[in-house]
Amino acid sequence: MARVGIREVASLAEVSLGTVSHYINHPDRVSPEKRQRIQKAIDDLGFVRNNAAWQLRLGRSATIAYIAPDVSNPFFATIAEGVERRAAAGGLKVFIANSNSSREREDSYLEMFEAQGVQGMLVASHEPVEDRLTQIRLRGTPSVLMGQRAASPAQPSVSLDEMKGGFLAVRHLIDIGRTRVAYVGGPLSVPQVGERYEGALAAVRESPGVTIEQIDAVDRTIAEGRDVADQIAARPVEERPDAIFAVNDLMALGLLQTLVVEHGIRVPQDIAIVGYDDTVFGASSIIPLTTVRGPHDSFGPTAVDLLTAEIAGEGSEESKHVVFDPELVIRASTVTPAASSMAE
Amino acid sequence: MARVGIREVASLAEVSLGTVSHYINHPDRVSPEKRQRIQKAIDDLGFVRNNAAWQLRLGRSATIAYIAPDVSNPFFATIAEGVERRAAAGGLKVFIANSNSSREREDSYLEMFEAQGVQGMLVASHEPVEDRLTQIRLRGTPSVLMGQRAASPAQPSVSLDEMKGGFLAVRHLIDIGRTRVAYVGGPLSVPQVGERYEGALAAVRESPGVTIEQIDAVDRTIAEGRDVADQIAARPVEERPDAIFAVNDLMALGLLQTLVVEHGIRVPQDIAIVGYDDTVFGASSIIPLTTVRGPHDSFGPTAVDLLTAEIAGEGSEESKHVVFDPELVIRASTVTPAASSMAE
DNA sequence: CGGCTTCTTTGAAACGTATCAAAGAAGCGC
DNA sequence: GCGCTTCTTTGATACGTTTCAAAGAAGCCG
Repeated sequence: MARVGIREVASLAEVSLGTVSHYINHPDRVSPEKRQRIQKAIDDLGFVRNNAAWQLRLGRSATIAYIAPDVSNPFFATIAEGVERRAAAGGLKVFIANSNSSREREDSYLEMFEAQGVQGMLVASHEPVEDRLTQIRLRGTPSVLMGQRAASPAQPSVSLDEMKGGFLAVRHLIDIGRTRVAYVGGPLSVPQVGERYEGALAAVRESPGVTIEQIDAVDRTIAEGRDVADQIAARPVEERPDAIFAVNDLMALGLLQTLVVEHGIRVPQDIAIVGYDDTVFGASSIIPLTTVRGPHDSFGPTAVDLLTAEIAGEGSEESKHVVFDPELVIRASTVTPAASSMAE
Repeated sequence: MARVGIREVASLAEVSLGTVSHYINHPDRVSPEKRQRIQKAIDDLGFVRNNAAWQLRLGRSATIAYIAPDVSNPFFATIAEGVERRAAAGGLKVFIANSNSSREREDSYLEMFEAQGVQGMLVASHEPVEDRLTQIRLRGTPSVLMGQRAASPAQPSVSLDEMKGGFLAVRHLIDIGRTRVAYVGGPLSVPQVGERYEGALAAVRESPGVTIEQIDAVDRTIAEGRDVADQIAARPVEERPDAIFAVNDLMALGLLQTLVVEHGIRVPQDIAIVGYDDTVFGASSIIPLTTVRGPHDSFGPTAVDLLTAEIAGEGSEESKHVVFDPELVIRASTVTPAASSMAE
């Protein structure tokens, strides 16, 4: 169980400690004969390089961190996948951490990764995290904010035009003739939630006679979507909305399931539903979900690129903020199949 | 940008380097006056403890690793959540890594976490990974194998009785009168896939007149489920199975979606479908999915408990292997709503 | 007041690695 | 054969922290 180090390897291979280190890092600079002896010693002893010492010596490790608010939301899982791929191509390892939308845990991970000496961090957050990122950046660890446009020009970010997304969603609902829209999601203080709402409001304002109400939420999960559905179903029919814009697909799915299965409400005839994120499960839900889609596949890789540029110190002022355009994906939860096939 | 260390803090606070360290680790052993001076210096300088050096000195860090084959499968994401919760309660941080079902990447992460000096690892894998875990364990890093029962008594594991799961699924299909079952999933060399198939076979053997075919798969994703659906729909009606047991919910959802929406096949009337894992999206799919459920909520925490016992060196031989019992959750993809309500 | 214990503070040593400067070996051309 | 260059090898040093042994300060009791 005694931890084996470079020193043991050296003595077994009968070479100096420095030679072993050279073999590991610049194999070409060591004679073929010793190369073999050393490799054998490494295998025999089961030597594994101690990362702590390695990092301490080098100052940094070839890893980056990705902090997601909720790994069980497929949206973030998909992004993680893209991050992984691009990072692997650049020889970087990725540590994923799940803050579970808890500010406390988010802080704790930020701190730990900084102390850990990662090269940089990708931070998707529902919190106003930018100030902390600035602190950390000034201390030498760069980061990319994901999902919110950073306020500071110095803080790189990758985001979606959320206002436009909200606008597209509600505009579509109005286009198909709905007039009583409910925006399901909260708290509005979460940047993404607030901006989507603003976009929704903009669409409503353009159209006289259309009203919007906001139904609050805390976690934005499937379960919460179900709760809201019960709440809506409990209202007298004439007080129910005829359209719902859910802040994300998870809530939309919960709503959909409960409205349709439990309460026999017809979607889209009685209530049309639009989600957000274009999660992979939206397409195969009870009633395929109309949703707002960002470029999932570009999100992760773009963030990694921004981060590596930042690490290399070559991030140019103009290119630090990437804002993607959302698009609307129309499915059966807002239009009946016949009309849907026209739309596609 | 110059990295600030304990030394700078000490000189700014006009105390010795050792005192600062004491303040950080045993605040009670330093006089109140200096305590204040040191804290101020830390704040002014924005000192963050260098984890590499810390770990190097201590030998180990208070972290564990969770390696999952596919984070975007909600099944693993849910487990990750449970792992996180239990670990946080024990003061442990969790690094999540995504091997993407690639043996190469799995190896690379195993190696990196070992070098990283984590206290232990939770490994969910579709590969025969046990030998490598044994190696790593002998070198001093314990682990818990998740999702497969370990062959060695010394290797802790948390798993589901997969054979029973397969049996339950197919038994149910037979009970509702189906005779031509297709098992969709592969490769059979993946332990979980093979065992579920064995269970399915056992159920078929009990029932004369019932046949089963296996339709192979590689990744077991939604997309692959869709492909298989196209393949099945392309057959003459009489050669189609009247029941499908999919190796996981992801494939089942892909199948469901494509069979129903694209090909107009009725589920469960024409083909009944059973999934596996009881993913949160199964309940809200096009047609709510009958599925085999393991105790999601216990899985992660149990694994963490096993691991901490192992770390503490107090794992008892008998308790190292936890095997959970699966149960069948019946929904609309195998029985019509009327019958379903009876079942619930 | 002297000796004892307890509380603070100190500086040095160690953790395992990469790298640097320097020494040694070997090969080459003249 | 000599001096030069190039290729290998070596051992010492530093990375930033914790901890240990020891010294100093302070308080207490007889």
